[in-house]
Parts: sequence; structure tokens; C-alpha cells
Amino acid sequence: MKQSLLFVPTLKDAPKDAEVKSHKLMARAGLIKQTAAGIYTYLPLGHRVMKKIETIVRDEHDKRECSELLMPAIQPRDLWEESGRWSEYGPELMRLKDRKDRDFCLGPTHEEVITHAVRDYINSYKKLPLALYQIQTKYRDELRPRFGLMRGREFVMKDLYTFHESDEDLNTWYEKMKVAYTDIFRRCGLETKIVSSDTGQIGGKEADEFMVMSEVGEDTISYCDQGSYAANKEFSGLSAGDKCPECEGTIKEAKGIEVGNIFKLGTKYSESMNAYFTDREGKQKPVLMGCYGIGISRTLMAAVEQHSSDNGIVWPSEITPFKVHILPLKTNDELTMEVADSIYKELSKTNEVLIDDRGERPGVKFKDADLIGIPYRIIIGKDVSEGKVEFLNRYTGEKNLVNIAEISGLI
RNA sequence: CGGGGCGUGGCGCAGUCUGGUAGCGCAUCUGCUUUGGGAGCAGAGGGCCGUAGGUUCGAAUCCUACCGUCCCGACCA
Repeated sequence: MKQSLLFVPTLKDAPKDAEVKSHKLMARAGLIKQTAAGIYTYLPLGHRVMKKIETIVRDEHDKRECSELLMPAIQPRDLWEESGRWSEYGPELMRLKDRKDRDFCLGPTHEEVITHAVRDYINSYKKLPLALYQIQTKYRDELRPRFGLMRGREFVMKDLYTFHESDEDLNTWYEKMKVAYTDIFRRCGLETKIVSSDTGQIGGKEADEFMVMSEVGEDTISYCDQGSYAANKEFSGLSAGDKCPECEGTIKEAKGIEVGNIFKLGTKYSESMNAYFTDREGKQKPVLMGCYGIGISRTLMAAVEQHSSDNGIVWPSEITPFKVHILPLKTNDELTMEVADSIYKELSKTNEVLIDDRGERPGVKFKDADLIGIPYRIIIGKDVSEGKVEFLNRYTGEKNLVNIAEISGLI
């Protein structure tokens, strides 16, 4: 891809309303642009990374026999009356009316819609289990949107819903998805800590959150310095210095970004919304449900927060918008452009390559490239006349002058 | 929703206290010179000063209301 055609509006100065590092960088690197409070446009580079994250999410779900579907963002009031949440949810629910004055809401989550979608079909234990997910834009009219993509009023989320005939089966899937989530975040370059949590507004029995340790996190995690115990401080009530409830260790505290959560919903929605099936004994039972969320846009932000300095991002390999960045320093030099073009064509056969074809000065190109954060950089400069270009590995910081012919072997 | 900021060309800001009709840096356009870390010189274009009222001969500046936005706190992927 030619950089001149990609639309990467980089900024020298961060917009003044950006506070945390990742927000500043995402604005400066031309990944996102704020449209309203808590509402953002994903520019081409940001969008590419989002798609990479979504690809990983789809891969890890599909291989565990989950099926993707797509539900509406606009949801009718009736379904929310059935679950009781039209009145329970409060002002966070974005409500609107159609021209006939009927009530709707913009979905903050999809338990109602998914239950409605499957309840007529799931009439027997033979139809279970079932696992359905979507990647979709969610709406929550937050009291206070915050920190760029960290807490938006509109955000992209993956939500999975599972349906079971027994607790054992729900537990099996719950554990299976726990592993899937850890894998997903690891592939996104994020190490997560699993902490047990309250079930909150969604309701249900048991829940775990996936936290990325970070200074800018909104949650405080109480964790054991020796064992594996970790919980959201808000619910556990444990503070730094307390004894671990599971072993001899001592509790410590850290800030975390919640990038995912999983819930055992039980029968909250199946009972209220009449999703019953006939079990092996011929009895009518409410179907057991689980739900599992991943904040896709928040994961994007967490990745930037973790993999950056003040000068720019260094993308984890699986979610980088491009793998290779070619910088021809003199765009008006024939040899430079010839070499740049041939390397570009060669590498593009098997890689995503961005070439900075703009007529900018070297300094501008370097600064922008640092910001944008593509892991491998090929600089075509002075030594091109001797058949050499510079190869920079941004993970290691290693810079080498290499023969043009050797380039493809290094990627 | 309470407390505190901020709103002036695309971005970052000065000017507001003490009213006199808008300025700086970057960016943009033209020309020349430059070309390995956000170039130099010369010239040019671009602003309902958040909105609406009010005070005044005169308002970016003073008063009132509203809107937007950010931060801190109470709720949440």
C-alpha cells in the first residue's frame, strides 16, 4: 500500500483532550479521530488493527465450534420488557423512538436478542449445546466516557452466548472459553490476569474478568504475591498487605484494564424470556446460558498502551497493520525509487507492506514511521548506489546495512 | 449527576484581568535553495473568536443563559 493513498493523518501535537499515552499516540499516529465524546472514527490504520484483532477472535472461536452471527444494534422495547431490563438498565441505555412512536434501544449487550433468536429452535436437549457469537458495535450512554477507546459510548465488542442442558456442560464450555480468551489476548500481545468478579448488571452466578495490568487501568486488582489468587478489589474487599485467602501469601494491588469477561448466566434470561427445552426425562427446563465478552476496541487501546513509548507504537506481530515499512528517502532519485519499487513488489507477494512514497523529507518520514509502529523498516538511502539498504528490526532495535538481494530472507 | 478546567484558522497556543474590531508556531499554497531525524528564505491563502441574549458609541475581552469537551469522584466491556 502506498502511504500517500492510505490516509494516515499524523499529528505533531496530540489533541489537548487526550490524556493517557495510548490515546495521544492513537490520535497522533492517525489511528482514530474523535467524533463526539466517547465516539470515534477508526481511520484506515486503526481499522486495519481492529480487523486483525477480530481475525484472531474469529479464529479462536471458530476452532472451538462457536458460530458467528450478526444481531441488530436496534432492539425493540418488548424484548427488554420481557427480561425486565427496560426499567432496570437506567439512563445508560440509549433509547429512541421510531416514526410510529414505538420504543427501541441501541443495544448495550444482546442477551435479549440472542434468547429471542434461539428460543423457538432449542426445544430439546438434542439441540444443545450451542455457541453463537458476533462482533458488533455496542452502545452505552456512559456517565463519563474516558481515556479515548478505554470507555466509549460506542465501542466494538465480541459477544458470545452459549446454551446448555446441564451445569456440567456449561462448566465445560466456560473453562474452554477461559483458555480461548487467554490465547486470544496472548496473540494480541497482551498478558492477562484472570480475576473473579461480581456478576453486575448482566446477572447470573459466576464471572471472571480478563485484566491487562496497566497504570491507566480503571480497576484495582488484589492479587496474591505467591499463589494464583486474583480478584477485583471492589468485590473481594482485600487490600494490599492482607493475607491471601487461599495460601500463605500476601495481597498486593495493581491497576488493570478489563479487556474481557465471562459469565455463567444460568437461567436468568431463559426463565424470564421463556427459553425452555425438553430434557432427557421429558421434563421442561429453562436452558442454561453463558455469555462471554471481549472489548475489541478496548483491546486495541490496551495493545497500544502496552507496546509503545512516547515516540510511538511497536505493534505486536499478529496485529500490526503492516509488517514492513519501506522508506525511500529521496523520492526524486531514480535509483532510490527503482530499488524501493522492486523491494516493495517482491515483499508484497507474501507480506503486508507499506511504502512511504510521499515527497517528505527524511526526518518527517522517520518520525511518522516511529509513530505508526510497523515492526520491520527498510530504509533506502545513501548506500543504495552500492546496492545496500538499511534494515531495522524495531523489536530489537537492531539496524543493519544489507544487500538488496538479501532483504526477502530477513522478513 | 456533583466538583474543577477548557472552547480563538487543520493541530498546539497567546490575547480576556485593564473593551478600541485578531495574532504566534506548526500545517497548507507559490517560488528558489535544501534532502539521514518533524528544513531555510521570500511571498500568499484561510478565523461566524462555541451559541444566544444583554451592557456599551464600540465586545474574543464585561454580564446572563445554554451547548460542547476534558479531568477528578459515584456506575460499567
